[in-house]
Amino acid sequence: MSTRANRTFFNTDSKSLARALLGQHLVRVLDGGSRLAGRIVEVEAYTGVKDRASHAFGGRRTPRNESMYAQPGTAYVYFTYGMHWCMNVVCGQIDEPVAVLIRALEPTEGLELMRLHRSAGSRQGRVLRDTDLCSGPARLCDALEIDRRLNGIDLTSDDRLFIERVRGKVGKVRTSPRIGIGNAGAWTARKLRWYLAGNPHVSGRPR
DNA sequence: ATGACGATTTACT
DNA sequence: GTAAATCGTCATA
Repeated sequence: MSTRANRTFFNTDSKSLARALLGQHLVRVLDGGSRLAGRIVEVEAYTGVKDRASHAFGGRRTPRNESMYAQPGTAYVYFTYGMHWCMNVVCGQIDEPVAVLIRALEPTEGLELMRLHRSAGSRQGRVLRDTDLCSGPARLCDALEIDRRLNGIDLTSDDRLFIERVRGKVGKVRTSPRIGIGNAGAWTARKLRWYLAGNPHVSGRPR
């Protein structure tokens, strides 16, 4: 029996939420009712207007990143590199642009649908291994069909996408600098990425 | 109107 | 290891 994360769960700073999200389940319910889910095994915190690596650095506020300024529990889904979607969980307070990027899941439900979604974009007809399904921020969005339609939704009340809290031990957690951050000064090296030690679904592992 | 650039992934040498 | 793929978004004009 699991319970859905409520407003209180999200109403905190991004580092705390990042750590709290590890081990929880991200659930996606498709039109038609299919349920896809995975255990969160890798996250990154984006800490606000002073964070040079954040889309909201310096108070930058545009139509694209508007949902970062919404209430805690909002989904911030953005498009990048001309072909990929990535998903964040917004936290903090209204008008405070802080969020956590979901970087990898250990798939738990709907693996075959995920494989179908992921293979659609891949040309070679190879069957993807379970560890290739959701081991990256854009991969998991592809697998779970998360795109701009879900940008700005409320994760505490929307039936298409939400977080389920799971009890039990998370295991050993490690930290590292965030991935793919260009020259962001001191913010490039800060350890704002958290992942489960040794988990094969974490991104950037050998093939 | 135009140009530069991505919180990435995949394929290929 | 290196590079291509691919286009929405934003800043500049």
